[in-house]
Amino acid sequence: MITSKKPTKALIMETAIRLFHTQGYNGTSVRDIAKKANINLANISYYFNGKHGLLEACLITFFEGYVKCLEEEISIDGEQNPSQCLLRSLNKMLSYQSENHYLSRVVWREVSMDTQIVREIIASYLRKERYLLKKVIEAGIKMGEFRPYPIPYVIIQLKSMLTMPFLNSQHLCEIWNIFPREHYFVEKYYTMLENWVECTLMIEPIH
Amino acid sequence: MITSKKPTKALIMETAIRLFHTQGYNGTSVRDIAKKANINLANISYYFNGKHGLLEACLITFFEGYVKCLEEEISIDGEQNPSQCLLRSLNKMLSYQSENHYLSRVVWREVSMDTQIVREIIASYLRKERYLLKKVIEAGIKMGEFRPYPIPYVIIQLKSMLTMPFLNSQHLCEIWNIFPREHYFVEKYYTMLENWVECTLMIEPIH
Amino acid sequence: MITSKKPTKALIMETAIRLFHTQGYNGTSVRDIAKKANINLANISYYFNGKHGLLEACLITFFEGYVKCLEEEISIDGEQNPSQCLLRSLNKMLSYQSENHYLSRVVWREVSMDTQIVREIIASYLRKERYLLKKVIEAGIKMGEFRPYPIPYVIIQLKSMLTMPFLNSQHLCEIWNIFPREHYFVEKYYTMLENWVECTLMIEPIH
Amino acid sequence: MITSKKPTKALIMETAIRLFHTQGYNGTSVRDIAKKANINLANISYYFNGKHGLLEACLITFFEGYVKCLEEEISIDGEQNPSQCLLRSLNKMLSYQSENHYLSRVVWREVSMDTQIVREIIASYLRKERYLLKKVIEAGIKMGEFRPYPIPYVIIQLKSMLTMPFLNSQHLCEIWNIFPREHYFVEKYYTMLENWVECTLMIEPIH
DNA sequence: TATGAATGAGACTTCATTCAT
DNA sequence: AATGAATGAAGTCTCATTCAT
Repeated sequence: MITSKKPTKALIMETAIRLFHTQGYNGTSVRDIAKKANINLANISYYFNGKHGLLEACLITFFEGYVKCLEEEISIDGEQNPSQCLLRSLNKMLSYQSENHYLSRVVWREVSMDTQIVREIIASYLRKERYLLKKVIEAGIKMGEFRPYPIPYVIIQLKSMLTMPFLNSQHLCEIWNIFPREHYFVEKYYTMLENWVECTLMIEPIH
Repeated sequence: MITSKKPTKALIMETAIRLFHTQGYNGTSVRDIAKKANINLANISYYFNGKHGLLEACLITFFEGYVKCLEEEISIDGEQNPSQCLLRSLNKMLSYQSENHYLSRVVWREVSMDTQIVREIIASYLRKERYLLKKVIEAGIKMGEFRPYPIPYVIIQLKSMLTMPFLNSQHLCEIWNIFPREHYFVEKYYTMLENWVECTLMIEPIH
Repeated sequence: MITSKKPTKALIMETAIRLFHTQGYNGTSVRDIAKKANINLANISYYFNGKHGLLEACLITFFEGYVKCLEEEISIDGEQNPSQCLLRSLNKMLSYQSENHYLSRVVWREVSMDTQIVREIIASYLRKERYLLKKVIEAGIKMGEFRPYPIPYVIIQLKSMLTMPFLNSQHLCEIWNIFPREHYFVEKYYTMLENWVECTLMIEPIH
Repeated sequence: MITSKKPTKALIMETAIRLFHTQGYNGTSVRDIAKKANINLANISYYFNGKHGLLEACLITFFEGYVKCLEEEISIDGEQNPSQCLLRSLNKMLSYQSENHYLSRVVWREVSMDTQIVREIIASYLRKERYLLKKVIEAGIKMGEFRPYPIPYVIIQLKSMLTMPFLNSQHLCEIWNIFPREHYFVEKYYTMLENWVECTLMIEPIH
């Protein structure tokens, strides 16, 4: 039998994400992971220095990519063209989460917990996220493109719409027949966000 | 010393919600709960038939109130006055979650998991929610009040904005200085949702 | 079957001492203890808060009794009658160790290790031991009963003779046919210590 | 950078002794040793055929030197000059242990355990030790130099005083400010043993 | 209604060792 | 001679639950 053997470390992580996604971090045992990945239990500690190291790796992996979506679009000319910047960021973040929908769900769920380990890791990422989003919204308001809503409330709304579909993906699938992992979803949902930006956030429509 | 002793059962549930809120269901042990509530371990099994019974109680308690928010507003004259119905429901649901913010967080997080126990309990509630929301949105579209967006996508957006603030409450507190448990938040955030309904969802503004 | 059931906690401790005695603390697993004591594994954590709690209990139990041997004899009239005080203490300590020869061996061995947990527990006992021994020897020297040897060296010699037989008991049994657990040994060995006190420590023999 | 690289095998052994000394054999993992010695884990098995081989090497190394101290002094003219023989042996053994104080502590502690592996290795050494000590004491008694104490008891006393300082070296350091590794200690402590031999063991003082 | 003791299962981690390279 | 990956066994501890009282 030809087994295109994956490097063990990657295999562990992949399997872990799959299981965390369904059962949650605390609901998944390292045994489960080892069995599903068909590797030796001890390898998990060997490669990730214990179960908590797995979660750390998940969080870091996710947020590195997530923050990059924002950085790439906003840093460049965020102050000249806020609405375009914002929309491009949104699009990127949607795609990113869709491509990593298992991981996204795991992360957003664990982030909703108040455990110290999680806090420490994500704190800096969340601060960076705040900084960039605030920057672009502020610029939009100052330039008269965006309505002068209180910024935190705008961002909460935005983030809610951005992340929720991935956190509750299985209900979307089962109840609404919408599949956040598909490219089609990203396109469609993006137009909804576009509408929100144009109608609710912006003062006058683009066209 | 006079101790206004709470009935043990309620005390357990309250403590459990508090702990689930912080550490998650799987991250909380019945020992933790018993110790924090200062009651004997065995009482939990006695009153709730085990740990899983505690979660069941949480879910049911929450969803009974949650669905009622929808039922009360939408069933009555949902077909004559969709936008008003919708807004009143949204307001109620915001208030309800704010008043039960610990419980809300617990529930929305656990609901994001694919465990069988959770599925079985919440299935009927989610179906009822779908039915009612769909009904009011459909009515709005048919009556020309709402734009003809695809209904599922509208509802996803709506639900996202409605629940996310409570799921991630601690970040709102820490990073944005917004406190979802306060009445002030509900008022303010409700006007944001109002804007969304008027600007993005409705064809022409109310005024 | 009538089983004169011992209280579980005492049973665990007894069994633990027996096994630590033979295999050392680190060489003994809680499984071993549970199996030998025929109790459930979890009881060890239940009663002793983990394996290390067992060792703590051993150390404390031993040293409480050990220090008492010194306190009872020396505190009273240590300054009027040093040699008699000393001899009575020695006799008591020999008897005490003989009666608890398993425990003694465990303790003296573990004490020879530099682990933090051990240090913290025994520090105060050793200080008390030092204080009392020093006091009685000093008094003896000042009164002209004892030769003016450097006190620390005297005490080291003394403690060596006092504890070593119990630490290496199995070699005494196998190679020298001497059984430190027997009353006969205590008597005989005590006369040896008496000789040492009279001939080496004291300036002129008692008789 | 020029690193005067030690031969790996010696480096392992040295590191092992250092760690066994502090944490005991069972409390030290081969990982600890490898990390501290900065060598690859597998080398330990390669050179010593497993962890237990390390302990064997320690025991053998130590006892070869230890027994030699006795052999060199006692075999020659043990029967003509017992007291001188004995004293010279004691001096040698003190020096030997002081020079190898880490190893000494390890050995005397492990020897106090009843594990089969240890027994097998040390049995012959202990028998040789018994033979030689017995021989010199017996000769002393027969020649009227030594008092007719029961030989085993004399030897126990002797051995106790000889080994204890090295087994409990850290307490001597911390509590008594005596450092068994220093040459000064050997000198001083030897005079104490001399006193014991002259006053307690011998019938009439040398001078 | 409430309790403390006890339990069996399973959790995570570490261990000493091996093997191909 | 030396290494990094991998392994199976065993380690300690915590879990949710039960039961007699």
